[in-house]
Amino acid sequence: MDERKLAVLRAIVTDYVASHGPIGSKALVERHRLEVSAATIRNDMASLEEEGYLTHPHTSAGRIPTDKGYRLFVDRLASVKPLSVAERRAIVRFMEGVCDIDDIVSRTVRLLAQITHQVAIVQYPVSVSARVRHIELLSLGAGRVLAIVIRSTGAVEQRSFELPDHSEAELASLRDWVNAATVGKTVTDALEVMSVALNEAVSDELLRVGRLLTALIDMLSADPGARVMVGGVPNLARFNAEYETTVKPVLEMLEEQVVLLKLLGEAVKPGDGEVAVRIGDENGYVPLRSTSLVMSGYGSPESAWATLGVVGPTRMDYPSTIAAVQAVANYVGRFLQEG
Amino acid sequence: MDERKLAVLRAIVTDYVASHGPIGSKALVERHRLEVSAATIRNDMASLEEEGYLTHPHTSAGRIPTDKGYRLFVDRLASVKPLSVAERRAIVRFMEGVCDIDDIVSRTVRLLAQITHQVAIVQYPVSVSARVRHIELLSLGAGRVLAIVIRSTGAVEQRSFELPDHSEAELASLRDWVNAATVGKTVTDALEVMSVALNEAVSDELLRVGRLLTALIDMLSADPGARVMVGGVPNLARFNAEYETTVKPVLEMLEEQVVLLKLLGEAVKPGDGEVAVRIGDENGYVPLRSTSLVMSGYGSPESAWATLGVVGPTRMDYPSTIAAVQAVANYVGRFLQEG
DNA sequence: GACTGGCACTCTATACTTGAGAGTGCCAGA
DNA sequence: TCTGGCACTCTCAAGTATAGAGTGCCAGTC
Repeated sequence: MDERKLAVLRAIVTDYVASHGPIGSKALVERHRLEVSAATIRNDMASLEEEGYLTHPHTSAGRIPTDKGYRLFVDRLASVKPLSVAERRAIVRFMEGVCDIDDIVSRTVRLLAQITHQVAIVQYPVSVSARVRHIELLSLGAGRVLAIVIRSTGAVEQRSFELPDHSEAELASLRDWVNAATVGKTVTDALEVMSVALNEAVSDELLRVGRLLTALIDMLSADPGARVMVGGVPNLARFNAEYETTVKPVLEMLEEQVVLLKLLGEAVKPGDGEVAVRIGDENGYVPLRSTSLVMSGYGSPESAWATLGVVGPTRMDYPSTIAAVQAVANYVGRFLQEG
Repeated sequence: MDERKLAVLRAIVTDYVASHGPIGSKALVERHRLEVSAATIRNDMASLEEEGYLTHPHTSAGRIPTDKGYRLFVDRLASVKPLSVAERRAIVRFMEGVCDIDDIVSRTVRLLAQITHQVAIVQYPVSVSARVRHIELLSLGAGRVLAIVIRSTGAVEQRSFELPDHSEAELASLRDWVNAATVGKTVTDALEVMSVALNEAVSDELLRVGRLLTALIDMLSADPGARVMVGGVPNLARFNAEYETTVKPVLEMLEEQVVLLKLLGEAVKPGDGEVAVRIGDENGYVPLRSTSLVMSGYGSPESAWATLGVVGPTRMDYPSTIAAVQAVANYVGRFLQEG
């Protein structure tokens, strides 16, 4: 495609993101050094429109980019804008003195929201290679037992279940047996062992050991990556003018965590360090057709890995947002690996 | 105050909540069996306005209630509206098959949001009488140790800290010592014991045992009640017309959990089973001056106790909302006590 | 052949006007 | 103490006029 036409598209996207009003040919030649007349730009605009990169709200208005226009802009025209010194410093300072995984995720989400001024989403890191480190069983009294599973990643799960009339001794022997059977194994292998044990249990064992095994299987099957933390929701306030198309659908999507996880999962594959951008319709979820997602994986697939990103209206500042998401993903990823 | 004037105020609040338009004298006598003429109602309205219960958007518009008017309505005029059969059934069904405290809180918040059609807030239950049940120490390798504190309520906390060059044997002896010193004690007493031990530790012990004690003190000091879960945010979509006064401030308040906790804490005192209502300015937080909070404590102060509630615009359906908050608080409270 | 200036045309956004309607306040009378 | 009536006020919706921004196209120039 013509070099100048690309420059025109770039200029329109940039101006439109800043002003949120249709961009006319005259305003464009004034604000950018295009070295040709407005009439020439008009020809280029008409041609870009014919190819589907721009539209018209009505006959005599300026142009606005289409999703296809944004896509071309992101793929070929946007130079990733480096973060400011203040932003870099903010990233480093934000992680000082973290203690546990909850803390890391919640700080990351706040950081991302603050830098991008958008709604930020951070998935809890998962680890395919996580192993069972320890299983603890504690009597809660009244025939209830608390089971605690600790993974090698430091992730801790807990659940209580019924085990009528158990003694401390019985609990101790169960604890020893289950630890011997699972500790050091990967989560997948431990699940296998327990399923086999559950199938082999005879009927009168089922009531007692079966309850324990079922609870443990539930806990190990729970995917920590099914949890996400969300922040910066008040940033949606800026887009009140597009309430129906942006604010409302985003609020609903955030409440429906299933949709959210699906969007993250489809866009970013483990190990892929690139920033993924889904513009408007591309995300395949109709209510979000006028919003974009900018996402990236963070961490490493061997140890702990997950997805983080940002949601906002399609008319967002892609260069800055992409740079911010990339920087945060890199930094937090390195941080996770160092411990 | 005149019986009829109270009836007029009740009618105006009811109609205003339903229509969200100023209520005129003529419409009022038509919709309610007041048995007097519109002119008489006008006199009552003028008098109610003089006393501060109503206002005027402008000279020739109908009346709308003031915060003071809502307050009188809630205190003296609203008959708590019983829940529908469907709603009662929903409450019972919502709690089937819960397994842990996270699950209870998240179900409660969804339930409350669904019944009230407002934004729901549920604080994690705290227990003043919680005791230390068990403390577990696990080596994470590379000089790091994971400490896990289990309380008698079943609440589990975890944190990792540095303990360079530790052996399994050292960890085991630390574990035995710390369990012997704290298990069975209330959290307050355990904190006391550890602070004393920390003060008595000589300088070369500080590096090793001190790190452990500091981590444990941190974990025990952490108030589980400082966590809240929020749901039903998309319900704010209905109030888009009042974006600046309602939607935006509520979103910001929800993000600032500190403010949220303060509001909950000020309105509801442990053991108080009554539903507390804070209308407009009463909540003392300027941005929320046109929203109301309807809150209640749940659980029992002896075992586990916390606050739950609902935020919405001052023009909310108080009878239904109060009834719903009360019913959910009662049900979940009973549920908590049974196990 | 690519670019430019000029011009007629289109459409929006804004301000202004107008009339209907709803509601009030007040007064005189029951 | 209540009521019907009436003048007055203010909003809201619809209609109208106008300025301004922008386009599309064409004839002319380099």
